Amino acid sequence: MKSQAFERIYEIIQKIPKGKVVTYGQVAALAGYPGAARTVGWALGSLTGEKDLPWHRVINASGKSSLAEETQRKLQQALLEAEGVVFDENGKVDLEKFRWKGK
DNA sequence: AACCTGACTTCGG
DNA sequence: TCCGAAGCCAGGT
Repeated sequence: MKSQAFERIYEIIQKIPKGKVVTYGQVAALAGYPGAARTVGWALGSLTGEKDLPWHRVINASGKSSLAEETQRKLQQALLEAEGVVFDENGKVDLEKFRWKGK
């Protein structure tokens, strides 16, 4: 593997329990790279789909999706709703309830 | 080795 | 409360 940071990040994301979400900064911290939130998003952007990672459980600090394409955002929201995560009228997730503390 | 980029975060107006 | 700018870390070129 070329980058350990990615492996760590992927490992953390795979541990996110169903029905829970986590912010990029949270993943970075759990992976051992506090403050490297952007790196996490970048790592996810590099995903090819072969990893089978629950990327949809990773959102930004606002509790919303940072995806550029609306189709992708809708997909993410749909996947989370299917797991029990609730979105408010603004399309935001209640981090107080669904944020995974990690462990 | 230096510079650029990015699915972020936070502070300020 | 909402929008814009600066700061962050790691990887890629």
